[in-house]
Amino acid sequence: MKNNAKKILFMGTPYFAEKILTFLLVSGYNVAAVISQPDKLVGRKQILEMTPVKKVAVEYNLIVFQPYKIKEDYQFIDELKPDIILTCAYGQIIPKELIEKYLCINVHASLLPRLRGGAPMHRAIINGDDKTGVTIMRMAQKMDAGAIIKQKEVVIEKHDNVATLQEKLIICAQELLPEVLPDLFLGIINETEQDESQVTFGYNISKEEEFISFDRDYLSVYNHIRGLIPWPVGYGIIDNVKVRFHEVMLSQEETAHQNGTLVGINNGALAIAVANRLLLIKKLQVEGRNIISARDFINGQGKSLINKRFM
RNA sequence: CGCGGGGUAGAGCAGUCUGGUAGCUCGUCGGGCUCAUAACCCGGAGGUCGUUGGUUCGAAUCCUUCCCCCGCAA
Repeated sequence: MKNNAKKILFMGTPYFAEKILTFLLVSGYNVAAVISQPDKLVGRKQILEMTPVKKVAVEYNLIVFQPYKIKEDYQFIDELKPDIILTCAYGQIIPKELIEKYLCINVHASLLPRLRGGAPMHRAIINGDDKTGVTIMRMAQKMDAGAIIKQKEVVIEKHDNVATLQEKLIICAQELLPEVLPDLFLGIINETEQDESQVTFGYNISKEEEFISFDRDYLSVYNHIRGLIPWPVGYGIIDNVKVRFHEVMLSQEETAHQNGTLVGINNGALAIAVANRLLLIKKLQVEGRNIISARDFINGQGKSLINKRFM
């Protein structure tokens, strides 16, 4: 059976979805149209920018729809007559009329029923999980609650951050899709309802959660920081200055300093005391300034902050 | 006209308020020392202080034009 026999309507928005769409296209699947979030004004200059998914769609001359509210504006989909609607981090709730009318399949970056929600990759790392994965599932009305068709695990290494984990999950999803799409095209659906007793959530990261408290156990702080890299990036406050942590490392070295104390430079990194051990920050950013290495920081304004504490 | 911070040697910063010889840490180059080091000592090079115009005897510093970078908010 050929990949292009059935019409796919793809719905997605960010980088992760972009990579899935690209995979479908280079694999020869028949993506009839793409739906993505509306373009947004981004940055200080408020430049109107296409979503990553839209950029690829435009590149391949695909039809793109960007309804502000898919919940109210979805009738046009009937004209497309898709055989399958494939969603991946679209960013809006799919109206139940579509779910009932079409075969709606979702790609989610967690091992459901764990980490339902918008930030499964961040949450997996922040939680300190040692594995996560990709789930391909039937869509249901409740968020990420549909029956599981197939899933695959990905190991989370101690040094992973959201960027490196995301790349693994993209590869994982790209391996998984060809294993399920042919059957779905034939109308064969082996699905298993989620075990509601095992459900956990991975909601989006709030502004408050970007603040890093050093008054916790060592690994919690480490996981929190790396779980926010490379976006949205956690911060601490020392001497009334906001400092964001762009790269973090573990260390075995012990210290008697209070939690949050900027002990000094260690192995070329900024050493901060956490639970009687040193946590190493390799790259950081003072608000209003560029991202710099720990050594540059200490060569400049940072040296006056040694022995002060992140509060 | 969303709010705010910044542009000073290759890097990171201080100096600007209160105008008067261009500084600090690091790197780099040369020399010395050490079993040894991301160590130490001595010496040197490297800046038209983002840009335009102005005020002044004198501007990194005060006023002004424009450019660029960053944080916040969306």
